[in-house]
Amino acid sequence: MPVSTLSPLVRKLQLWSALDGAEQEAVLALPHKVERVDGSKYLVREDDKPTHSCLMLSGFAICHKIVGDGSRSISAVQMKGDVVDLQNSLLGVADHNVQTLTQTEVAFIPRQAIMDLAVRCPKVGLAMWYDTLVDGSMFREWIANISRRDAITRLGHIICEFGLRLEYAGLGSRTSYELPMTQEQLADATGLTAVHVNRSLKELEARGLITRTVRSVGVADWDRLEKAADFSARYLHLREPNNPLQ
Amino acid sequence: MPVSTLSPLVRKLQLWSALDGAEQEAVLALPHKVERVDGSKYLVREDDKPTHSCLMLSGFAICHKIVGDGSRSISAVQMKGDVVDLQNSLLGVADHNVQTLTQTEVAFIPRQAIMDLAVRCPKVGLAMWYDTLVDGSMFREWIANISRRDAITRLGHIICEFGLRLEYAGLGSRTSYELPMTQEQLADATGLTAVHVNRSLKELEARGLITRTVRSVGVADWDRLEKAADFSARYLHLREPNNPLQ
DNA sequence: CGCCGGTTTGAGTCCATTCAAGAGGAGTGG
DNA sequence: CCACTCCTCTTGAATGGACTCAAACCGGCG
Repeated sequence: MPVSTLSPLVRKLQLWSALDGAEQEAVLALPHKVERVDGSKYLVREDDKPTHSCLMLSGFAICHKIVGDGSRSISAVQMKGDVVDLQNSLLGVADHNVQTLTQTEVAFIPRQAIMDLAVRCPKVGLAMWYDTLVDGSMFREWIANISRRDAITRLGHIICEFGLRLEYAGLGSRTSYELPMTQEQLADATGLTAVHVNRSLKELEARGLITRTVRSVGVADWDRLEKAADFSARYLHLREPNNPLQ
Repeated sequence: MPVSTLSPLVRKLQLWSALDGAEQEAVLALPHKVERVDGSKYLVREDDKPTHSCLMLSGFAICHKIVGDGSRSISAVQMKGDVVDLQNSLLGVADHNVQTLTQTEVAFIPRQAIMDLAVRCPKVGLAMWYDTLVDGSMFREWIANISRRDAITRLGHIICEFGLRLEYAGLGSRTSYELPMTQEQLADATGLTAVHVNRSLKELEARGLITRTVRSVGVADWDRLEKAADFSARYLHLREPNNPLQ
C-alpha cells in the first residue's frame, strides 16, 4: 500500500487551509485500510454505530434514507476524493445509509484517529470542517432543487452538477461523461419516479439540451443547459488547487 | 452587555466536547456585538461576502434560496442557540439568504475570530464542526421529507421537529407551542403551496392529530402524531447537557 | 372605517404518478 | 448457441395529488 493512498484527502484539505509539511504528513499517516467493495453493497446502515469513515478512492456511492412507506430518498452522490460517513461516524449513530453504486475502492479510517488529528492539528480540523460546510451547501441546493423546480429543470440541474464534479475529480468532461446511475436512482435523487425521469430525459434530449447513450451524457451547449436547468456552480464551492482560503 | 451573552453557545458546544475552564472562557471572550433586528429583515443575502456569523439569542430566522422562477425554498429554521451563517461566512460567498421571521436578538461574531478560536482551541473547533454535522443531518431529513412523503405526513413531520426543538431550546412544550411561521412559509419549507398547506393542516386537525389556534399548535397524542408523520428524532442528534461525546 | 396580510374555501386544471406491458441487453446455464 | 432470467429502459393510458386562479373571510392596525 503506497504511502500516498491518502493524498486525495490532502489535496482536498489543502483547498481550505494551507497545511505545512508536518500537517500533510500527519494526514498521510492516518491509519487506514484500503478495501475493494462490490457495487450495491452497504458501507453503513442507518442505526449502525460506525467506527470508521471512508475516503473514496474510486467508484461511486450514495447516501440515502428509506422513509415510512418504503420509498427511498438519495441525499448525496459521492465520488473519488469525497469523504463519506464523517456525518455518521462522528455523530455516533448513523442517520442514513451509505451504499456503493459501482465497484469502489475505499480507505477506511478510524473515527478516533480523525478526531485526534483534528485536535492535534487544528488547521487540518478546520479544513475538514470546511469540507462539511460545503456538504451542507450542496444539501441546501438539493432541497431547493427538489422542492421548487419542475422535473425537467430538476434533472438538468443534477446533470450539470455531476458534470462539474466529475470534471473536477478528473473523471470526465462536463460536456461528456459516464453517469453511473440508473433512472430509478436518478428518480430517488430528484424526488421523482423512474417513469417520469425517463420521459423528462427524453424531453431534455428532444429540446437539444443533452444527448444520451446507454449510461453516458453529452452536453452540446453547456451555457444553454445551465440556463435551462437554473444552474449556478456557486453552491459547489469548487476551488482551484494551491489557493487555500487562508 | 453581560459577559454571559455567549453562554448559549458554550452550552451548545459542551454537548459535543468537554471544554475546560480556559476553553469556555475563550468562547465567552469572542468579540461580538448584540443587535436587535426587526422581523423579516435580511441578515445575509445570497452573493454577499459576510464578515460575521451570528448566534441567535431570541426570535426566529430562516435560511432560504430563490430559484429561477422566483419561488422560494426554505432549507432551515433557526432559533435561540443556533449559530446561523457559519455556512455563509466561513466559505466566503453566501450561497443562501438568512432572513428573520420575528424580531430577534442576535450576536454578531467576526468570522476571523471564529476561525482563530478554532485553531487556538481545537476542541472548540471540533465542537463547532460537530454542530455543522448535525445541520447536515437535518438537511438530509428535510430532503427525504420533501421528496418522498405526502403533504400530510410532511407537515406532521415538520410539526414534530419544531415541537422537539422548541422544547429543547426551552421555548415551549412539544405538545403545545407557538409556531412563528405563516402557512406560506410552511409551504416553502415543505415544497408545497400555501393553499395546500392550509388544506393539509385542516386534515391533520380533522384526524385528531393536532389542534390549532391562530399560530399555535397543540398535539394531543404525541406518539400517534409521530407515527402518522413518520417521525423519529434520531436525525436531530439532541443530546442531554453535561454529557459530552468525549 | 378601510386597508392589509394572512387564512379559508371552491372549482377546474395539470404535472407527475400508477399500473401495465413490451423491448433491449447482459449474464447464466443447459 | 439458444433459452431463460433479471434488470433497466421505454411507452401508453388512466388516475390523482397538488397546483392555479379566484374570491371571500378575518383580525389587527393606522
